[in-house]
Amino acid sequence: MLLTLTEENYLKAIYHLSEDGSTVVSTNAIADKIETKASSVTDMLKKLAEKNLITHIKYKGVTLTETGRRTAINIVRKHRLWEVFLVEKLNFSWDEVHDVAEQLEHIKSPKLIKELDAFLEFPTHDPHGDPIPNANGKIKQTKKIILSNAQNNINYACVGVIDSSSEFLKYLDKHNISIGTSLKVIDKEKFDLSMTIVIGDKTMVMSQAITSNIYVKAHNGQ
Amino acid sequence: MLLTLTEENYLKAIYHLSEDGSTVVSTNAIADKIETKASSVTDMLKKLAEKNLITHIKYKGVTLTETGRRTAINIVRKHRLWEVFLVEKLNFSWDEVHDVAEQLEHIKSPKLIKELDAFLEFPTHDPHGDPIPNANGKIKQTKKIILSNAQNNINYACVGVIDSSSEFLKYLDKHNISIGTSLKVIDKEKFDLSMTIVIGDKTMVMSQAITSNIYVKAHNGQ
DNA sequence: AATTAATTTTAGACTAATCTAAAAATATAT
DNA sequence: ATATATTTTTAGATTAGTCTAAAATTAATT
Repeated sequence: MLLTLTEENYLKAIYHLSEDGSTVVSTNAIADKIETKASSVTDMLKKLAEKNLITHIKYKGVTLTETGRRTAINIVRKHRLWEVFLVEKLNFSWDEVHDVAEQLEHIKSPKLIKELDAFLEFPTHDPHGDPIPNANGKIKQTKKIILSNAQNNINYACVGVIDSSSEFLKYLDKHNISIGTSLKVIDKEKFDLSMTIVIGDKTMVMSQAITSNIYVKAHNGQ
Repeated sequence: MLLTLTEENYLKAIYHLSEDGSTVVSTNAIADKIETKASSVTDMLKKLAEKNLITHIKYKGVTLTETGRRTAINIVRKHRLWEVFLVEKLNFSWDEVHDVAEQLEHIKSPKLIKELDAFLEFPTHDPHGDPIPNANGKIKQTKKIILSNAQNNINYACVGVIDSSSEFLKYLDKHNISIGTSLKVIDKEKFDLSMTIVIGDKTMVMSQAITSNIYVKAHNGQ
C-alpha cells in the first residue's frame, strides 16, 4: 500500500507513543508529537482506520493494527539505518542526524534499504543506541536501565541521563560520554558501589553519584 | 528560499528543457515532461514567477531567472551525486538509479550533500556520463559526439546509441558496454576507419559500423 | 450526583496542487 | 486575409491536509 508522507509520520508517531504497538494512544498525545491540532489528528485517524492501519474507537483512542505496526516499524528501520550511514560514513555527529534521517526515512525503494543495510554491514543499533528492526520487522527490545544496576561484561549504550544539570553534562562531555556511547562494566566495588568501566580504549572508575544518573541499554552489536 | 517538492520538479523540468537556462520553454513542453495538464502548468508558472524563479510572458513562454537556474542546477547536482552513490556503493545498475535519485534529490541538507560529495571523492560525472555541477553551480558542458569522430587518448563516456536494433544492443551487451561506460580511443586505422579502444582493462577493435552508432561525451574524471 | 474541566469530534473554511471545460490568443493554411 | 487549428490561459471544481470555533463526550471535583 502506498502511503503519503503525512500518513507515514502519523503511523510512526503512534508507534513511538505505544512502543509495543498495542497500548492505546490518545488524540492529544499524537497532536503534541506531530505538532498539530487535535482536530487535524481526528481527521487523519479516520483515514488511517479506513485503510486498516489503526483501530480507532471514538473518544477512546487508537491502536495500531498488525499492518500498521509493520509499516511503522519499517519506517523506524529506515530512519535508524540512515542515521548509522550519516554518522559512520558522512561524519555527522549524533545530534545532527535526526532532521535528515526524518526526511530520508520516507524514500521508497526496497532495494535501497536492502543494499544500504549490507553496505553498513548489517548494524544492530543506531548511533543513539536504539535497536534497528530487521527486514522482517523483528526488533530486539531492550529496555533502559540505570547504569548502577548494570551487569558486568555486557555491552551497553548510553541512552540518556537523569540529572541534566550543566555540571553533570560537563562531566560527561569531559570524558567523551554522549548518547550512543558504548561502554562495558568490568567491576563493581562492593564498598562504595563505584564501577570500573571500559569506554572505547579507555578504562575509568565512576562513583555511584555518576552511575546512578546515567541510563543505558544492553546491545550486542558493534 | 524553501520550495515545495513540486516547485522543485517544475524548475528542474524547465532547466532540462532549456539546458542552458536561457532558451524559452513552452507550457505544453513542460506539461509533457511533468506528465500533467497545460492548465496545471500555467497555475504553477504564476507561482514561480511570483517568487522570481522564472520570467513568464503570457502565451509566449518561460525562461529561468538567475535564482531559478541556480536552484535547478543544485537539484541536478544532488540527483547526479546520489546516482553515483547508488551505483558505486549500493550495487545499483545504471538503469535502476533514476527513480530513487528522483526522490533523494529533494532531501534538504547542505551538509549531507557536502559530505556525500567528499565521501564519493568529488565525482565529476554521473553513471550516465552527465557532468555533475560543482557546489557553485558551475557545470562542464561537453556535448555528445559520435564515437567515430572521437580523438585519441581522451576519456569518453558512452551516453547513447543511434542504431537501437536488438542486434546492435546485443553486441554492446556482449562487450559490456552500456550507458556510462568509460572508454578511450588509442588508435584509428586510416584504411578502414576501425578504432582500437580501451574499456576498463580490456582492449578491443571496433569497426566503423559500430563506432558510427555510439554517442560519447568527453569526461575528465575517474 | 451534579457541575465543572478536559478531551475529542464535527462543521466549515483555507491552501497547494491538480483536473475538465470553455474562452482567449497565437499560429497555420487555404 | 480570413477561416481553421493549435496553444495557452481562465474559471470553477476536487482532494489532501490543515486550521478555528463550536458541539459532543468523557473525566474530575465538590
